Amino acid sequence: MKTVLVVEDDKNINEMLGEVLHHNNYNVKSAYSGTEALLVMNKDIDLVLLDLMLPGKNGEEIINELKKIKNIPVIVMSAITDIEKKLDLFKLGAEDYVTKPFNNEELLARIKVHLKKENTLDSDVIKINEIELNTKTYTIAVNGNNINLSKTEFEILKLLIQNSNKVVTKSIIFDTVWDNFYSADDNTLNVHISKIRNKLKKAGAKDYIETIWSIGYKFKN
Amino acid sequence: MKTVLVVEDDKNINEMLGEVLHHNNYNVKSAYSGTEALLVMNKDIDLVLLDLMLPGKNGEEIINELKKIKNIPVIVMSAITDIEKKLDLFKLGAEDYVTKPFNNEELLARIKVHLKKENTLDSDVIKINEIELNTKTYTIAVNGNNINLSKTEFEILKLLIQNSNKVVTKSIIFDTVWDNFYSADDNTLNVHISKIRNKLKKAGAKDYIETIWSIGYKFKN
DNA sequence: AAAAAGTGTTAAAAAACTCTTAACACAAAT
DNA sequence: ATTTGTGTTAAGAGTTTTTTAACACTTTTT
Repeated sequence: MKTVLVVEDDKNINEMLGEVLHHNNYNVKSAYSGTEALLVMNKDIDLVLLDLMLPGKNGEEIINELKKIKNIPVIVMSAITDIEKKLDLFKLGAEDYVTKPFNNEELLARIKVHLKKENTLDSDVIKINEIELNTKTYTIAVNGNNINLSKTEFEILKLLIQNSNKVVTKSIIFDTVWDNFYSADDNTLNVHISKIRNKLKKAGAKDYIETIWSIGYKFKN
Repeated sequence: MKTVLVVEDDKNINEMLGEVLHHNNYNVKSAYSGTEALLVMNKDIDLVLLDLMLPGKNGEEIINELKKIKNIPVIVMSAITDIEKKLDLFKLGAEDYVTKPFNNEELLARIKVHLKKENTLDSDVIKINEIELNTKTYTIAVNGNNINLSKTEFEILKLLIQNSNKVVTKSIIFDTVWDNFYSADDNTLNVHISKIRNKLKKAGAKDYIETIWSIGYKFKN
């Protein structure tokens, strides 16, 4: 479950947002000023909702310092429509900007978008086109139909998918999937890759796994 | 360099966007309908700017099918302000939504946000003019287009580029690229250099590799 | 200017690597 | 105790890369 920090000086709005987020399965932390936000900010927080009209420090400073502590998505909420101000915020690293008054559902949708990006590496479910991989349940579905991969096969595919579009060297695969002590043979990896390709193909997935000759493999998306 | 696909039926707007993007160092591809977008869509495209009022298929279908082809960020541009429609688009996987008329700078800022995530992890990049070499992913791009080098070719070029403007002796190349035990023939190196030069030339790069007679080679920048 | 030494390019042979299938040993499940 | 599934190895076919060899060309030396 992801944690959102709501930074908003208006108590009513802050609480309202907190409830909305809570009902949509987020952990919520609240701060009522920029300085408080900086104090509360820690590694557990995954995204910041930042109101601009804060007492004390101005929004620009806050973004700057928040980003220094942890580089996570910041969505700015403000009544300001001045385009120059907006652009400044983007330059400072804001990921999104919603103009007050905004629709809660839209805000939720935008939160989702910006959390999704972070997701790819450590979320439970990784979805790439027709393939959906659940790292918690060790299941893989192609077009919604579950297929069976052995544990080793699963680990290899997971590693490749987590590093989509990048070459994963054979040595990295060995180090990640096998115990460091006993490392398998090159040929062993070939066989596993072959089996993975077969199962994916049989289930109707495209051919994503590319061989990078003498280096490793790449999940091409 | 990233490639943006602009899908917009109004020729003027399409061209205008194309120019704006071009001036901001993006490669641009244009499509004037949803069906055309699906045809043009390929692996080189990194982000889609999608106008909603398209002839033929409606925007929802297009997003759906684009995402099936390749899961890249889609930013919807539309005059529609109906919140339900907006939400539908987010549900279909749109990453962002800008209401027409919009500010070009803001659009650029949003494009940057959504492209950023692809970049973050690929950090080991050496860039020299039009050549970009990524030592992590074992890829080389000339003017943004990937080219294929074999492992040996890659190692040689990497070594030369890492020592730009310095002479790299043949014996250093042999020691670095080949196992120390069995060292290849001079002629072998010639052939590899020749192949590297060819591939770079074909991709449109200048002739950087200089022969230092009887000593070795130099990547001149 | 001629000879010698070194380089560039191409095609073909050789080597290295990969893919697939099958077999076997072993572990887990029935 | 039997069945089912997994991981590894081996072997042959297939693919890609690397090297060799030949010849034309360039630079250096004599």
